[in-house]
Amino acid sequence: MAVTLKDVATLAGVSVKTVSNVVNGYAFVKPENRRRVEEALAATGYRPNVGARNLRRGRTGFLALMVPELSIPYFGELAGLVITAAQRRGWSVLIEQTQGTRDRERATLASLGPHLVDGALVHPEALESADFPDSVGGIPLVLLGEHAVEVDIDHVAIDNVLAARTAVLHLAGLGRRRIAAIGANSRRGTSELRLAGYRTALAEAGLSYEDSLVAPVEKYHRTSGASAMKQLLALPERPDAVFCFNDLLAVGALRVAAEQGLRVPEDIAIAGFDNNEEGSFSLPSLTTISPDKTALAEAAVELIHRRISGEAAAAPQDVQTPFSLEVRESTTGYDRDIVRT
Amino acid sequence: MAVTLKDVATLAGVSVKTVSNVVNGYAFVKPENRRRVEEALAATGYRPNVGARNLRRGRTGFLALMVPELSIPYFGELAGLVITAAQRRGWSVLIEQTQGTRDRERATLASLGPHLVDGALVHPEALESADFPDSVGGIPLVLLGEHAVEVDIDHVAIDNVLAARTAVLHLAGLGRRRIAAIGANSRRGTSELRLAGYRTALAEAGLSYEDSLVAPVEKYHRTSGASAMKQLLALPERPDAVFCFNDLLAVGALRVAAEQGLRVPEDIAIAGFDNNEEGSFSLPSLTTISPDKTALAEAAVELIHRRISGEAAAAPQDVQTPFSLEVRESTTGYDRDIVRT
DNA sequence: GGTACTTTTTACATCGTTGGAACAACGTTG
DNA sequence: CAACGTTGTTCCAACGATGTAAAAAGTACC
Repeated sequence: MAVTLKDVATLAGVSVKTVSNVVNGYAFVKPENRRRVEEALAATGYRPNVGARNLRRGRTGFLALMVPELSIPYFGELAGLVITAAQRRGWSVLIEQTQGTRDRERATLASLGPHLVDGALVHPEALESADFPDSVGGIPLVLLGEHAVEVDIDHVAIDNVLAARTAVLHLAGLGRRRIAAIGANSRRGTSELRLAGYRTALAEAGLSYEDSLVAPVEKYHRTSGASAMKQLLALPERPDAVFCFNDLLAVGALRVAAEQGLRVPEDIAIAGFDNNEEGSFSLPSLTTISPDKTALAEAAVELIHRRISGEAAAAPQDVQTPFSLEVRESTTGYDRDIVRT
Repeated sequence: MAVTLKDVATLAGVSVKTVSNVVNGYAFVKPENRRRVEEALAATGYRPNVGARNLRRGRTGFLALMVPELSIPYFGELAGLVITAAQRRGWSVLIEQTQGTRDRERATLASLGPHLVDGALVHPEALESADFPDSVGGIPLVLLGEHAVEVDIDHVAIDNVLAARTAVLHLAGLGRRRIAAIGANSRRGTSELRLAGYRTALAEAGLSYEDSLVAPVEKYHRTSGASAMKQLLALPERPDAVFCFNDLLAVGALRVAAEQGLRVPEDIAIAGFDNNEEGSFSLPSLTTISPDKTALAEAAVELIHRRISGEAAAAPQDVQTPFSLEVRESTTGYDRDIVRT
């Protein structure tokens, strides 16, 4: 069925290796033979057997990307960008979903052998430092998206503390005094960093920290945001602003605010994190931290590329990609006169 | 670095083939040897080289999934489900993004060789029948999500005509008389089918079809929905309902309705298609057609599995997966009293 | 002990590709 | 024209696994 080098060689009347040389752009091939081989290649429609080639070369040509779930917009988008970035460098990407559970994250890490992929981009959610074996099957790793895991591994992320601080200072700058947070989570990682940024900002703005204003969530999903918001709105003294640790939580919060007849941002301002496109169409549109996801994907692929080809420095890199604050209606109100009667 | 069968064999003091036999569950291995091999396997942490195994077996172990973009919620979710379904059957999934352009779809199809993947799940957007080569590199294909491409290939989808008809009849049943549609598109495929369902429903409801009420779009994105909605609202006689060919379009439409001070659904009802989670949190929440995506992913993977293992019937299958109408606030109004002042 | 049979293990070839070395052809040069 | 370097081609082994077939070991029976 499939055409092999041998078939092409027979057709062109040369040896297999000569065909291989042509395919791989080796310089010293007689023009006459090159022409014959190229004709035979075209005639047969030859395509190299990637598996065999990689077996011989000792590479697999695959990168793994470990994320919680593709159905979360942030990860869907990120995965798309990673695939594109990897493709440009000749890699294919295998996506592993962990549902954000520690067990599955650990199992996935363990399953990544040097045979399956050349390297892995890992976006952990619940993993702890201890879960990282000395080296995961001997393949290079790059961590994405947080830094609370204290391991000597390459890492790419935005400055989560600074970003959270920026968002909260924005709320404080608008005169909000009871600023709540949604997204605390007992697991290490993102949550901790954003919480730290939140606290720093409160302190800088001269506001005091209150435990009751920090609503914990199980997952970073819309429903969790909704439950957390209900909890906050039930407080004796209601918050006048909420910083949500991602946009999905914020969307849940927006919905609950509306259900309870609160005006956003007049009664309560809401800010998110991630800049999902969803947030620029919500009512009101969502003020959010916008990480440069393209830069993130690029940096991650570039980093693992360098590791794999052995060019990388010995010391683990720590790359920070840029972010910006996207100010929209959920904190500063409507530009035009949107009638809401 | 990597442990091979040979290493294990040396350690256990048996031949390579015996280790292979143990690994593959061959029955006739002396208990004593089996034990020794298993110990050696555990001690070395052996993991088979998938590439080598597949080279020998003539399989690659990979499926391709071709979609427009992962950043579109529907495809992110679908990809996640396909990956899960494929994993259960021992396949890994390679995702190819085409941005929905015919050129890239064609190029991607052409690049799928039997060496790279065992089969492909293809969700075309712009492809036409003529673009399908007799057989794509000799590997089985399964088409996802539409049926306008008239090719003799396995196919899984919901009944798009019926689904669209259901949604529009729902709107008509609420007494709406000027029902518009957003999502017409010169390319074949989904658009045509949903448009057909729309027209059928209008006829059944005794409403006449008007060209001006059908707004074309470039892409099925939120911004396109917004532009189309602006166009519809600028008509001399405004529609009192809009059926959007997917939820993203509907979200764009919702936003524009609000910007122009229209109440949904009182002034204009809006329905979507896909049941993205986003739509159950929007304000108002979105009435939509909910395809059973899990069933779709399962059916597709099952179908290609059967094709690849040669069990499938000669004739191309045509599998219809179920859908339902999810009625929410954007057509029937708010349950509770959401204050919108 | 020999024969026939079954169970267990091994050697070898093979999948499609490429690296390396050997080899062949060629033109240059002394 | 012999020796040489350059260019071009081929042969062989190897990547890691498994199918095939043959060899080896074990068992049963006469």
